[in-house]
Amino acid sequence: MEVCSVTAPATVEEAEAIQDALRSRLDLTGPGPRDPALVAGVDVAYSDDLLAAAVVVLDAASLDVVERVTVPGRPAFDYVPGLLAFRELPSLVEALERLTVTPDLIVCDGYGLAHPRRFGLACHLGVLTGLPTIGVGKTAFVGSFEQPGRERGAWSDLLLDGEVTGRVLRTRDGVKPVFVSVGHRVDLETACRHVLALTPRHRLPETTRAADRLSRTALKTAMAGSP
DNA sequence: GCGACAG
DNA sequence: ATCTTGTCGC
Repeated sequence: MEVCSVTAPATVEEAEAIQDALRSRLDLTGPGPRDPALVAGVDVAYSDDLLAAAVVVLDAASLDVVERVTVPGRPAFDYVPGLLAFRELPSLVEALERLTVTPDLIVCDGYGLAHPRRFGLACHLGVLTGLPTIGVGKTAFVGSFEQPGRERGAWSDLLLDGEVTGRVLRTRDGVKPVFVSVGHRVDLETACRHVLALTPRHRLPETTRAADRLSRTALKTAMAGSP
């Protein structure tokens, strides 16, 4: 599939300016895909100065793997909270370009609209691909919230400056919740429906789990190849 | 001013 | 993210 390339900033100020500029291209119109056929998970694994990006496309109904792509690389930007996209997206975009199918939804590791400048990784990838994206974070980043009820499906608002920017969603009974926020072309309600559909037996979406495993094994391969 | 801070 | 053993529970 076709994907716009990532503009590589040299400084934090430049990176923030890029986010502010791209934010105007965000489509926050819902509801987004109601019944996606293909859902993709993306993730990146690191080791010193090496990394491996991975994309896994699943059949949304069966959760079977349809396609997998990995790309070895080097981090192009240090990790700075709020600028994660500049570290992970260059390689992820390469991986997505090698996909022979086009997913109907991309599930990202991290945040989307729930971000200091309202433009997290999921928003950024959405604008570059033009595809619906959502962000699923494992830990708190920005925003305040109350603990949701203990049962799967329970949720609470993730508030930032008095605005609802996401949801703290319980995907398994009595298990630590995840942080869901919209990326591009999907509304929050629909995003949470998809996250629940992707978590029939684990806390994290099957897309995230599959991409995480793939990126780690690809990293080991990359380390063996260029030591 | 001092911490906190997606992955 | 990554460094790491055993252990409790479905």
